[in-house]
Amino acid sequence: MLRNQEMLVTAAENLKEHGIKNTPQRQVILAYLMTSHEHPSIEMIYEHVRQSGFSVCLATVYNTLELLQANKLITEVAPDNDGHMRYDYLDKPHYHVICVSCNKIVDVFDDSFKQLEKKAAVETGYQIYNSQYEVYGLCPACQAKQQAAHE
Amino acid sequence: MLRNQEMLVTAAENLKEHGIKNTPQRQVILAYLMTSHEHPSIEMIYEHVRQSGFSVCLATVYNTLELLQANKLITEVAPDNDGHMRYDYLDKPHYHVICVSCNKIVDVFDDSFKQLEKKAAVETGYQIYNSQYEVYGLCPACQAKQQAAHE
DNA sequence: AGGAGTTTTATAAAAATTACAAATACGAAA
DNA sequence: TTTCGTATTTGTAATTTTTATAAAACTCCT
Repeated sequence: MLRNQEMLVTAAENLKEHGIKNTPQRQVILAYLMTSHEHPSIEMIYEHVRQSGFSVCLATVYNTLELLQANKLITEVAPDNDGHMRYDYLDKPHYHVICVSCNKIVDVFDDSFKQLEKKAAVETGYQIYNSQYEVYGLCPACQAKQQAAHE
Repeated sequence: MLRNQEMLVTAAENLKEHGIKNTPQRQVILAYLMTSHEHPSIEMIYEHVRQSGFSVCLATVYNTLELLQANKLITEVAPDNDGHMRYDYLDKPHYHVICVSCNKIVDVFDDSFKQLEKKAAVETGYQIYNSQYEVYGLCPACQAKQQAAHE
């Protein structure tokens, strides 16, 4: 598991650059959001940290996510169809395509939706900070399942 | 309050068209989402119905919102900064500009973000149902407040 | 108006989130 | 290094939000 070690180091550097005190819990949580493209829920993050061999409690997961969000390292994506909010590392501008059946979330690295921010500012007088685009549909696997069911 | 009466009728027709059984609670909730542009939370909807002189319980609000959503009459917008999900009537395509300070939500009737759906389909193989765009920033009132505070 | 089938209500149960104080860990400074 | 002040984590408990349930009330079709 050298990869994991490396990611923990990268995450640690990331935290330091943002002036956030380093702790094992924060490292693991941030590394998880940076590498896995699962867009995990609170519960998934909690489980992941424990399975990585570190102690955590849910309060820490909540606190850490709030902290990382305040520092614009991560963002809420959207609640999945079980009502659980999902989280993502704030990498290059991208949007999310979300399966309404299995909740699989795919990144699309296309920043053209960002251009609408200017228009929004003009229309509303708001001072814009950022924006987010989500697309809902059926992933290929779930399309296939649906096909099979109809036969 | 003739306006309100009219809206209740319009909402009732809207329900009928979708084959949804009519009840006072459903009428008021839908009319509220159709006319107020507050993008209310569960709690706000609950209070509004009561203040309109009808009985409701929270379970009914939850049930009704789920039903209206399933029938694509309304949609979840996004959780506000208190963590409360906001709801909106599904009118013509538009996106939301959300104040991160006071949670005020403004509609912008510009459907250009919808054009990205095609690209998303090609990129991901998903069968797209719909999409949503949210912009976050500071509303004019909160900008002014911030100014005042800095003096 | 009558009656089958829904919906609402009230309440309880479950789940998710937040609060808090004690214990621990971090990292700056010596 | 070791020490020390401060920040963070932990383990509950308390709160809040959401869901489940069964009885009562209501809709709407005839």
